[in-house]
Amino acid sequence: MSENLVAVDKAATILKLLGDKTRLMMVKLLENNTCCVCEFVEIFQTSQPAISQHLRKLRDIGVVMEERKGQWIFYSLNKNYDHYSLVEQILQQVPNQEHKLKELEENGTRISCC
Amino acid sequence: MSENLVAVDKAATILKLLGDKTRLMMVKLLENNTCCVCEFVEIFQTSQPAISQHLRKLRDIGVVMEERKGQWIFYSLNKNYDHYSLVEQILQQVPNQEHKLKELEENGTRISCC
DNA sequence: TGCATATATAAGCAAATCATTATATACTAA
DNA sequence: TTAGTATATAATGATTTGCTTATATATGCA
Repeated sequence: MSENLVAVDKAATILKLLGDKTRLMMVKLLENNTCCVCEFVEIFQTSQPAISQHLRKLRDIGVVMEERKGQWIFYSLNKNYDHYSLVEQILQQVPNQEHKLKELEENGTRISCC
Repeated sequence: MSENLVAVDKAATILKLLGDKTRLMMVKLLENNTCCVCEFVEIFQTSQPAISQHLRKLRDIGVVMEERKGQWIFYSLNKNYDHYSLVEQILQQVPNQEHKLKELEENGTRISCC
């Protein structure tokens, strides 16, 4: 079947991580976009530390990457992630969240530097 | 893309449920087999209530089904589950656990009634 | 240099999770 | 009916999780 079989432990860890609504939406948004922390704060209407903590978890296992640009740190999906295919398959079954970014643009709170 | 898009909340719930090593292995085993509670107890070397509680969670959201046969209750994957395709995609990326059943057979602890 | 902004980290707490032990229920067989 | 086996449920406790508030760090700009 697939050549990229993920050990059960590893798979369970990834699924648990994605098994949180906020993180799942984050990752779905990052599938087609690069977002900074403050955008997530705006989208999820939660505190900045809460967002940072979610991102750290995603970063720790390697699903997302960060890149600093000036004051901002932009996050993106790490498509070279060992188990990216698992993430990809899952995301294919989750509805697009682009409207969340649309709302930011209408607010004028979308960061579009660089 | 897929017609079976799962609402984000629902998807997160499913992923969280599968984000546990024991449950993920259970579901993987049930992909191609029907197993009873006592087999899982043997396989996972844990208490019977612990197994029952995992199975209840899986049953509550509809991923697995139960069927009583005499004293035993056999569990199987519910392939008519609303969001079976998500489960299926995930399982495709998880290695087969058939060796666990092989061990039971060698032990003589595999239930093969009916 | 000093202040503002963006982000990360630390500490603390409430809620959720997962195991355990004890008990109840359902079925089988004597 | 009684004893034994398989399973479910309840109650409890330790651990984990995800938030909050407070603070630290990094950058940009006056």
